[in-house]
Amino acid sequence: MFSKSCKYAIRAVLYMAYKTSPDQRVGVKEIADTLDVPGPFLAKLLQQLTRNNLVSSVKGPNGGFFLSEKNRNEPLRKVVECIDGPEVFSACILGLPVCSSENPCPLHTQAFIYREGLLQMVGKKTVAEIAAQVTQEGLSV
Amino acid sequence: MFSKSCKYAIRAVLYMAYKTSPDQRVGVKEIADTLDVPGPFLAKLLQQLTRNNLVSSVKGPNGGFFLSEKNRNEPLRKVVECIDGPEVFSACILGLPVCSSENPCPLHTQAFIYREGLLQMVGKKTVAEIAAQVTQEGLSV
DNA sequence: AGATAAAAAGACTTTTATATCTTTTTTTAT
DNA sequence: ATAAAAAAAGATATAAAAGTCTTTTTATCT
Repeated sequence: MFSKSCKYAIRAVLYMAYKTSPDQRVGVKEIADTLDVPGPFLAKLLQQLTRNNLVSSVKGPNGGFFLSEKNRNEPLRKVVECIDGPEVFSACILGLPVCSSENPCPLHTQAFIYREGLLQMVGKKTVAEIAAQVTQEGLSV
Repeated sequence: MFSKSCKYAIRAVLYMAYKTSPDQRVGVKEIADTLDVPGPFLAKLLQQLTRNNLVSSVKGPNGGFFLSEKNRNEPLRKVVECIDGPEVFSACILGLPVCSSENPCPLHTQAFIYREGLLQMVGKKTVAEIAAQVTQEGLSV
């Protein structure tokens, strides 16, 4: 479903959502160590998210990454689409160039239902909301 | 969700399900041309499926690939798992090494619903049943 | 029996995704 | 002002997936 890049990005953003604020920033290394993902690779992803205003950063001593209030209120979907592109939720599960309700592939109906649920969730819930669930329910990232 | 290899394999098997029988065989080239997938690559996949008794073949003149009655009655799931491995339907959507109902990742519930729905379908329906749907309802492969 | 047509097998190439390393820029603290 | 610490940017490396090509085997037909 998601690329490794996307998985790392989602996890990093959720981690930042409950760990950071505009004056509580965190470095790549800490995130990478905590999530057990390759640091330099994660750095690239965070840069990309930063360029797209889904993550904030400040350079220099005591700098680091964090989520602004605006960042926290973005739907998680934006993070996913920033990394894996907007097609992740709509591309045909069999890779057919055209596949829709009108002209479906054999797995279209099931694939659609399944993905629609996911899409609803990440499209409606904000990063902050999902992160709150993580802390409240003790989920793993 | 599925690798390209897996997509090609599913499509090829469904195609064979309504195009072939033990004495109506089809060559790689025809399948590849029809489905618009790379021929030599598809050949490798068909070999793998053949080795795993999900597809049948005969060599030599007038030889080719086909589905035996036994092949037709396998659940499509077997094809998927033969190519992409048994983890496709259960691996954590965020790539966490442990993620289950007891210890879920933030997307676990939604991801579970999606994949479980798909799994039910490809696990219960046979290749022949899905192929029948393709011809009856004029679906695309 | 021999020729041929097809899959099987194996080696190889290309592309894409993942991962690392180095240099530059910017900010902060001294 | 300077030094240092951090992200940004760019270049490079490695691994995995996708795709191709060549040779071998085997079945079929004449």
